[in-house]
Amino acid sequence: MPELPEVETVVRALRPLLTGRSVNAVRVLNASTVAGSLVPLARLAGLSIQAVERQGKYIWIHGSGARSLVVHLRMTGWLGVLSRAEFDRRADPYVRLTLELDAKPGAEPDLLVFRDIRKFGRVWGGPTQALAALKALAKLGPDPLVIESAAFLARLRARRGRLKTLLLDQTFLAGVGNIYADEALFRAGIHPLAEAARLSAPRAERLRMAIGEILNRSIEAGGSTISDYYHPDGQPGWFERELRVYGRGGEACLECGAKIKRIVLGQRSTCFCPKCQRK
DNA sequence: AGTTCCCTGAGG
DNA sequence: CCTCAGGGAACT
Repeated sequence: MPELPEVETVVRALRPLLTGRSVNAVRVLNASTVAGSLVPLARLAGLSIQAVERQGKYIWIHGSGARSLVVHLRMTGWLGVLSRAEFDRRADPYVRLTLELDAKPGAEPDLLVFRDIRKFGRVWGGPTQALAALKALAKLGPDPLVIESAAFLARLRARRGRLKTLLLDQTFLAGVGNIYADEALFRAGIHPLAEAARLSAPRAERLRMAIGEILNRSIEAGGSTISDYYHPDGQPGWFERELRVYGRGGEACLECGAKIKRIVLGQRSTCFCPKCQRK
């Protein structure tokens, strides 16, 4: 499931493939993939792609004329660039949207393909300003790779509730999901049910560092391929072999041998070591 | 702040 | 068959 490292990997792979290309046509194969109206999305035809960026787990494809495309992969979304011939050869039933790009000299047109088995993914198209003002995007918190100690501590102190729940809140930090929240808490030695606002300053700093380290290391490994995540070129990520608690409920802790506990928090499973992680 | 729902393939 | 996984929106 794509979280910040997986989305960052996708953005880095797509950037050189898309920047400078023009969009000739937009084809929607599954209407529910498009958030809101289809009209502004259709109007993306003709724009020239200027930049590909990440905001939290959202992918921004910035175009000319102050128009953009925003993509959220959610659980099973995949983005890639395929030649028309390769696209036809695959006859993939899970393709939900394509953007036809201008042909490179002497070659057939390429397609930016959005495939998504479970249809949880969403795309938004339209004026860049209007997209940035969308509630989900406007309320996104700071990037965990960029936030500094004082700001992180202040944000923690301003919130109530359990630490794990807070880490999953995209308005607190943008980009951390279930996998890296569990892993960062383990590496920081902090219990997922710890009260966020009561965390001491040193422990808060340890957590911030753990989040940054785990995310950066995963980016270097190309993210984690747990079930459906693959790079735009079809390669898997390699970070899942580094995971120490996620998905390991009932197994032995790799540090101390204690049995990893699995609890459910807001419909999401949480795994932690009851001995290594303290409230 | 907690619950429900969306969706489909995989595994029992 | 049934159940489970899960990000985030939309509820209560």
